[in-house]
Amino acid sequence: MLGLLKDQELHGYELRKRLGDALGPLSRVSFGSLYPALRRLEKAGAVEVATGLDDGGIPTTGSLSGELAAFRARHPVTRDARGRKVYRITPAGERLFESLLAADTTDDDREFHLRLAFARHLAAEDRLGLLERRRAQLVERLARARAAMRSGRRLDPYARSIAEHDTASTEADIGWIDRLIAAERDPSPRGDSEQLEDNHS
Amino acid sequence: MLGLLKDQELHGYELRKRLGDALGPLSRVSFGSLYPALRRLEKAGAVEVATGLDDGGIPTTGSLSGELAAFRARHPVTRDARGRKVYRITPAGERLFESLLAADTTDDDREFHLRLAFARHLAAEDRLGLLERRRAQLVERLARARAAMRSGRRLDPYARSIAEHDTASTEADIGWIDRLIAAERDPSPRGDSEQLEDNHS
DNA sequence: GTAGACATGTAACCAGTTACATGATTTC
DNA sequence: GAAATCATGTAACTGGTTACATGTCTAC
Repeated sequence: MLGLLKDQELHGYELRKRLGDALGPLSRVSFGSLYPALRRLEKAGAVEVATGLDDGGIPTTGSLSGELAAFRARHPVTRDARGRKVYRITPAGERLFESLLAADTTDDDREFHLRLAFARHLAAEDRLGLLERRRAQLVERLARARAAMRSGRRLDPYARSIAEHDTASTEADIGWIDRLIAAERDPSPRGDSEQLEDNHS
Repeated sequence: MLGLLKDQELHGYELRKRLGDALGPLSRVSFGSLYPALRRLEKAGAVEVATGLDDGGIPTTGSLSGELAAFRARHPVTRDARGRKVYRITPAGERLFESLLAADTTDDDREFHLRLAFARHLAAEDRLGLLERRRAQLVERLARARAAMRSGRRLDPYARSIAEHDTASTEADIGWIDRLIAAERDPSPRGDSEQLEDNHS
């Protein structure tokens, strides 16, 4: 959520949709977890509601009665024209985001993908650390998968097939990570900035 | 748990270790969820404690006092010699296991792997259904991954790399499922039963 | 004007983890 | 005999989902 708000202000509903895309549509967060989470972040000072009073100076058309204007001064509008609460990340939120992103916990697949998706916000060294940690993790997984294949000689066909597939896909993953690490160490061997241009393929 | 107990009687601690291997060491269940789960299964009649009185006829060496013998008759030993509670699946548990295994919910990656790991216990048609459902799911995922790559032309390099890798690995997964489906439709084109013999490679 | 998507929020429930408490067996 | 591992269990906390409640905007 912080990563998405870092790019632009968003309201909860929209945030949920983008979260679904980012984490894979497998797990889109429910409203019952989304709104409380926003609330917690707000209470923690990591996000704030974009009041609109802060950036636009126009205090409505002046047709308000004095009492209503006073009410609004005490309770600034927290909704946009369509009744949505638009959130924006605060400086404290940015710091929180960075520390969460750079934290080197031994993370699972989901967490790694999430971190990598926001890798552009990481310092080069942290990015490399993330990739190296991931690589080590995959190497270990590969060793286990191979051990399972060897030790479990008389596995049933399905368990055997799973072990084979695990081995192959972990190998592919390691290759991918290796390419990312190589690209990290030797920036732009064609690609990247070039691909941002509109030359096809 | 039911699937593991179907093959052999196990005590909780051992069950947890095997569970860790089966689900991937990423997520080994905690004791706080393991023991209550066993309890629930026992209460539901799906598993029972292997009393030892049922299969071994030897009621200890006879050195028990009458009172202790009477106590044991009322409260049959629920622990093995080393104080472990060994569980065994019941007929009701077998039925429950089969219905859980055959249930065609749209399951996530973890659930699919779990079902496939026990696919030998499924009827041929249910097994095929599981594979077909999985294939459809992966095809949909591939379509989305490709759409993401096309639409998000100016993705940052990391998001782009993730999308590419997702595409490639989903393609590989589909190929794997296709091979499994083919093997299912045309049993033993060399392999399977042969591999159960001890001829190497 | 009404059906369907958009939008926010709460309360009850559920399931899992962490931390704690306890004790037996094995190994050095 | 001390340490590590095996082994079972409970209680408090956590965090998420489901279901509910409510209301607005858009398109037909």
